[in-house]
Amino acid sequence: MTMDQQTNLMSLNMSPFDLSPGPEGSGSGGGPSGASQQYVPQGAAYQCPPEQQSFGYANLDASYLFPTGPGGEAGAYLPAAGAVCDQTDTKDVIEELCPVCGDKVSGYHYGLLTCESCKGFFKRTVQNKKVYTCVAERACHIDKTQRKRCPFCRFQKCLDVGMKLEAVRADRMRGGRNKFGPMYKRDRARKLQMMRQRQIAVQTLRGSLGDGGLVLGFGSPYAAVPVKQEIQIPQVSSLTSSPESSPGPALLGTQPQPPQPPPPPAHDKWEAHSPHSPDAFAFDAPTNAAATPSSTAEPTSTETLRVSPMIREFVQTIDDREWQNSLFGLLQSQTYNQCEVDLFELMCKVLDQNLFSQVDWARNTVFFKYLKVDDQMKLLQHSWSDMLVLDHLHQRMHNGLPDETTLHNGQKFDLLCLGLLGVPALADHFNELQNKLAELKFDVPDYICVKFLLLLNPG
DNA sequence: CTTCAAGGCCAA
DNA sequence: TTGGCCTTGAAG
Repeated sequence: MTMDQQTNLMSLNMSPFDLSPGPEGSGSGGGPSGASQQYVPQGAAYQCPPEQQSFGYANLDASYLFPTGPGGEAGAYLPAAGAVCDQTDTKDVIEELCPVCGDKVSGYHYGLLTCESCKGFFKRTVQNKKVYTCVAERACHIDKTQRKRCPFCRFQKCLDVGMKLEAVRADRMRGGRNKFGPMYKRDRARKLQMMRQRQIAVQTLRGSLGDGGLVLGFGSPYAAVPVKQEIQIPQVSSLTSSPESSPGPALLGTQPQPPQPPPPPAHDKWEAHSPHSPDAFAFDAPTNAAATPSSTAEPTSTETLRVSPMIREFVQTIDDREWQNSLFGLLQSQTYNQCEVDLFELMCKVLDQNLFSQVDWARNTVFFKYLKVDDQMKLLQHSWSDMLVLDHLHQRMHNGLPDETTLHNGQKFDLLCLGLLGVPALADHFNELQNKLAELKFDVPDYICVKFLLLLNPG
């Protein structure tokens, strides 16, 4: 990326940050559980005019941004009565891309969100017990334009991503619901919660950057891309859209939580885990770095001896595996079935997600979580960028994160530039800083302490 | 009553 | 055969 691009990035102030109310800005009462449409208008243009790209942030108040309802099912995530809820909340949840062909999702079908065409294809195949053959290597690329070419590979992919044979009824009975209903509901609630947390992150950004400039977020340069596409919820543990995927971090942000038990140690190698191609993201991390696995979440016994219990508690708030999964989950989901993606856009999305995670982390950490929402916002607005850079530095130093990785589609993704928040010119400073920190034996407890200092520093 | 994920229909 | 739209009907 060039500095020009960076300038563009900084100067773009896109409409999602408009304060114009959303289509249901007056609060129709159509909460997330009630306003969904089964069919999106077929003629709907992918690219919305700017004035329609608003997410209706004007509607977000503190209670909406920081829901504190009782835990449990979907209701726990819904705004309290009287809270205004933008319609996009519900609709966006299903406006992802079909995991089979990348077409527009029309709803939950046979276990996960898919498009209408793959739904029909799956149904016909199972109902009619069709047997296909592949004339090639049984590895045909399936996307919206080529999905008709090889039904064998298409059906295989349907199964791979998690479409469920048992959801096709043997008796062909129409209507009603099946056993997957509650699963869909949970998945929807989880995605809503993810979206909400992303909105918090965006709100934070908006506050920190003011109206004049915007670096990342939904209003980033990829606003040229359909806005709904942004709502591709990263699947952390499983890269399919199956609601049966691991519960994900969705619940983490709903309310303050007690310290989590230390997560398992991070991987020795930087790689994403995909059911389709487990090694697709294997990083060529330097072996010396990889040989010192990140034990960030769990200090070694030596460390345990010298760090205070409080710092140990701090260390437990970070989860490098989650950071890694989150990063590569997004890279995977955004490049799956794509011949070539806009790397700049992709970087914006990753940073967007990192910011979201940052807010999520902060809101669940000791001290911070007891602050007033206003104060939380101010602190986050003040510190988010420093913390993102620090996190990246930590990943490089303690987990062997390389400067570059090869994406699923073969493109190279510049992780160093990512760590510099899109300003590659600072690479030298970054490396210099890392060297100095290494000289100082900057370790994981040091990292987490600095992170807390950054977060809690009102100045 | 509304919702929405099943199956069905039929033009392309 | 495909895929967009329609009908159905149990769940809530």
